[in-house]
Amino acid sequence: MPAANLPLLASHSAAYTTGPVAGAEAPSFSPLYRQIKALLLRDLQAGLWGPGGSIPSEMELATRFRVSQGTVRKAIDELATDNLLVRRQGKGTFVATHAEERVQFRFLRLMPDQGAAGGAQRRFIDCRRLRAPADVARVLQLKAAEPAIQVRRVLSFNDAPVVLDDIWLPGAQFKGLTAERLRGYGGPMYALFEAEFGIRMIRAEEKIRAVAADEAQAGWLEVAVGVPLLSVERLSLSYGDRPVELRRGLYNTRLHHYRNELS
Amino acid sequence: MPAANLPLLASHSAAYTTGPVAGAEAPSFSPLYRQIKALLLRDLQAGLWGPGGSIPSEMELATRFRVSQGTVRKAIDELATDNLLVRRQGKGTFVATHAEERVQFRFLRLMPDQGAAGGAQRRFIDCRRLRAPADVARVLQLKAAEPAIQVRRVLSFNDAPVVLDDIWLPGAQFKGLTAERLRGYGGPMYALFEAEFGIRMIRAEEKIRAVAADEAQAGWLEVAVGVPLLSVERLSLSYGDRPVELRRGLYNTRLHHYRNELS
DNA sequence: TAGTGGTCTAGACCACATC
DNA sequence: ATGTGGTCTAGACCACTAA
Repeated sequence: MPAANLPLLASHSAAYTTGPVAGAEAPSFSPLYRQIKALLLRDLQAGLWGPGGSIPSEMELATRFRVSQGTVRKAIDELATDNLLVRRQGKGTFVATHAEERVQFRFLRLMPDQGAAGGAQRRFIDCRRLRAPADVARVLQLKAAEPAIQVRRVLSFNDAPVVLDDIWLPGAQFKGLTAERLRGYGGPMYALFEAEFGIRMIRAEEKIRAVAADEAQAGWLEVAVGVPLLSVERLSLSYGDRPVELRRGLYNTRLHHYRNELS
Repeated sequence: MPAANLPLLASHSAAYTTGPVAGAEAPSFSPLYRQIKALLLRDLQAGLWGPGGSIPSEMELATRFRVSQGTVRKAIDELATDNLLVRRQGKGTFVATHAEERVQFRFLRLMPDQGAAGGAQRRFIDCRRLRAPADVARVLQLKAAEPAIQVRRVLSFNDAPVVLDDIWLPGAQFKGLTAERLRGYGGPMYALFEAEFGIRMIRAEEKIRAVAADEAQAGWLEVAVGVPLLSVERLSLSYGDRPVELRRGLYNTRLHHYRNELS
């Protein structure tokens, strides 16, 4: 049961908090399309339509919310800009998914210095359930005794190891994740998380540094100890900025680079 | 004389290239608002309104182009999304500028690990006019004998050097740029370029790697030789993707990190 | 009070996909 | 032929700014 014919705001002009109200006065005014966006977001977060599923047509939503098509349209426009929905002319509007080619380039920024970006070979080192170190627990907002899952893997290009990933996940939300399931899945990890655990990454923050390879790292990446590596610490967030993954990657940038676009 | 009452396309429906045309069929269809966007872009590029200046009101543009306000609005919306225009309710629409606080954070991604981002102290090492190395000339698309300008500088935070920049500019477009003018200018470099040379950076591509400090670099950044540094190679582009700056930065990431947001 | 951008509507028509 | 998203219009009214 979706968020149908709810009151929204009794009359449209009631949406306007005319003048400063005593106390809270943060967004002094919330246009209709933003309220509708929030309603859609709620249903989206609740998994009402599933990854890749289609949401109701603009006309149907307009009828349901008792607004014009243009207003619904503007709400959907923003959700599409936020990469939560994907519009397809003639077909409908769909819940965005990490299985699409397009999305993968958004999250995998490593590019070969020469040639096109080819697919990586994944090799999982281990997948363990354990108590997270304090810093990881804090960032992932783990409850006191909540276990974490640690996944370690190596990504190779042309049989040369380039990325060493150390991934931490909140155990409560990834019950039953094993190295076998990771190995058995062909596509990107985020697509698996989405399909198997109903958890969708919608944005991430990365902190990048240059570090020297220690002995263990050097071994996995087949470089000498002390070689400069790119350290990429990524915190992935789901709906409502809920943290769901901490990923610490070490990139060998001898033949690759991290590509970023400023605009 | 702006791009006034031009034909656009004789009738509106003429905008629709109905059916595949023999030969070129790239964007088989160009909506009105995109054509208007292109016209505004042309005037913007020509410097018709100057950095920070205000463009005509939506109503005036609608009259001029003989379309409805909504259509002009959509064109401006996209230009605002592209960070070329800034809308200010009640005041007008303005040409975006690098002097704004907001914009600076888009291009300066270095953040202290702890505390808020403070202002940097700039120290210019030199500013020379010389023949660019082949790789620089190629990337900047310099004409055969066109000279380049090399600017080197150090950015410090709390009196500790953190960034060593090696900046290359096409000499033909930056006549009269000297170390003195750079030193004498308080704000960000891009704001100076905009105000003094009429050159506006609108986007940039960065390639990031981890490298070891050589002797000279170590000296400027006050670190030991061999310390891992973040190498950030930025190519800045102006209108029409014309390259106008190649910046090679080395960041000491002991107390700072490069922050990136994936969304 | 006037002018600007911001929201919302109702309706028309086009492009695209599917049946 | 139908239904979907995409474009465009004309007009109304609201919020914000500045004179």
